[in-house]
Amino acid sequence: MNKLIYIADDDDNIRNLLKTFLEREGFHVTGFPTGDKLFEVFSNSPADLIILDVMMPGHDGFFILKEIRKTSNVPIIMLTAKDSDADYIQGLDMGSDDYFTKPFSPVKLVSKVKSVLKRQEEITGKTGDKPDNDAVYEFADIIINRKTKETTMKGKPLPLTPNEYQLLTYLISNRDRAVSRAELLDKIWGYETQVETRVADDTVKRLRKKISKSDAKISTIWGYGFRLINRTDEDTDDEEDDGDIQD
Amino acid sequence: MNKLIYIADDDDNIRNLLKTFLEREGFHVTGFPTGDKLFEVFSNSPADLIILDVMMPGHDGFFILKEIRKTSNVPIIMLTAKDSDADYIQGLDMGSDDYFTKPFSPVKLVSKVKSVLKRQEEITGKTGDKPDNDAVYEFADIIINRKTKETTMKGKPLPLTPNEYQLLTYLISNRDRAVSRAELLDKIWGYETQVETRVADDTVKRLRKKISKSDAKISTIWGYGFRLINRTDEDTDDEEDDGDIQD
DNA sequence: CGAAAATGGTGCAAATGTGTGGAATTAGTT
DNA sequence: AACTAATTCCACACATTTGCACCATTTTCG
Repeated sequence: MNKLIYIADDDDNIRNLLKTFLEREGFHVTGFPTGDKLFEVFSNSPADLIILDVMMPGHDGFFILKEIRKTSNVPIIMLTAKDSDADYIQGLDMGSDDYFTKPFSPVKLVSKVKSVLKRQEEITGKTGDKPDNDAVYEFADIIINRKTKETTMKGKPLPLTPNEYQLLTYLISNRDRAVSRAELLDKIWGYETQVETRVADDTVKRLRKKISKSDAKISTIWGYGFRLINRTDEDTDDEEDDGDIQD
Repeated sequence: MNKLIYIADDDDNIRNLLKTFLEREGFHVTGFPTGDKLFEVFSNSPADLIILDVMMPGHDGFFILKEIRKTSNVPIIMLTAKDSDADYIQGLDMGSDDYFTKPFSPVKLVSKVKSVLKRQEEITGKTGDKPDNDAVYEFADIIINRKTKETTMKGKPLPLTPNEYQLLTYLISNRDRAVSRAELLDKIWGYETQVETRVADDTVKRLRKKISKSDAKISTIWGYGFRLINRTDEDTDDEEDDGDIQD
């Protein structure tokens, strides 16, 4: 196990201390003076575990935590100097995170790191390498990176607004079936009731425009909803070919 | 509808509250104090829908979710107490899942449960537990994919209007018996009373036209209704009207 | 056979659903 | 507060579906 660990702490001493201890256990460790710096690097090359000091120049540890959590479930260990912070952390603590109050024993931290990683491995080990959500959605010539929220069409960036992004993501993840308007309104807009609204159509409209040059196409199921189809494997109507429908 | 719902939450109050509300709506509800317990039971006797608290003793809700997803497509609703969880959930591939943030309105949850189940039923016509096998209806040379709403006849697409689609689906699923007009009006048009209308005939007429080249045929039961038959194995008693021989 | 009831076919008009452009509103920033 | 982007709303055009009236045809039954 050659796990990669990122540490963000503005105190060089602590950073190096942790680095030393963790490397002694066989981990790969990279340190950052600020959380922002860490986040920047993490966005492009993820680590297996992150250690965040709460108080840092720039955005504090909580902010970085939230940012990271938007796209990743990497285990995070928070370091805090104040009890009040500890209280706060406890209030927001979620399953895979932990925290340490300064001063702390490096040995204990190392063992915590080990146990967290072990647990993580248990979870992801069964499903394969990745958690249940693919980082990358792909359909025809469209690629969506769910971690970076980057979307590309034919290799070129495809700028999507939040709603469009969600819609496209939802359609792709349900590529095998037709999706009703009601469902879209529920899942994306959160409308429980049957409101007479056409926001879904609006977004579909705009999305269609943006992906008009793509092989992916949003087809309309009259009186029901929509479905994502691939132009390339779409049977043109007046063909004699006896395309057996399977699946 | 006597659907079975499993709930895992370590908080007795919430569990019982939900139980009460859901049972009031006619659901069958079984509660579990942990997700592990729920999973254990579910493995042997599946439910139609599952409600999972995220934070529980033992494995947390996410873990259970993943475990269940390895073998089942049952709809799952997650309950979360924290925004950070909500963020995480939104990042997940939420194909058939939903989530609620505590505190939540039981009424809303119930309506969510209903809409999820209804949707599930729309797609598969069965309990959501099974994979997509039952989503395909087949009769003679006609194939209906209930997930994609695609209909084909002899391998070629058969464009149907919503009413025609419903009618044909209903006839196919009741292929073994004759269906009365009143029943059709009730099930498809929602007419409770005996209205003097011939909409059913209209739709049958249009459907007949579209499937005229098919082996499937809608035969009229005089004075009663209709029934779907297969031309190829048409050898039952009621066929003298079709012969060339008279007198 | 012939009349009444039931069913089928045709055409049309009303109802419903969808696509489009742009205006109005809202949300997010500075 | 002002600016911008995003979203929603709106009005209209257009397409499809649906229900119905009207008449033809078939079936039942006396």
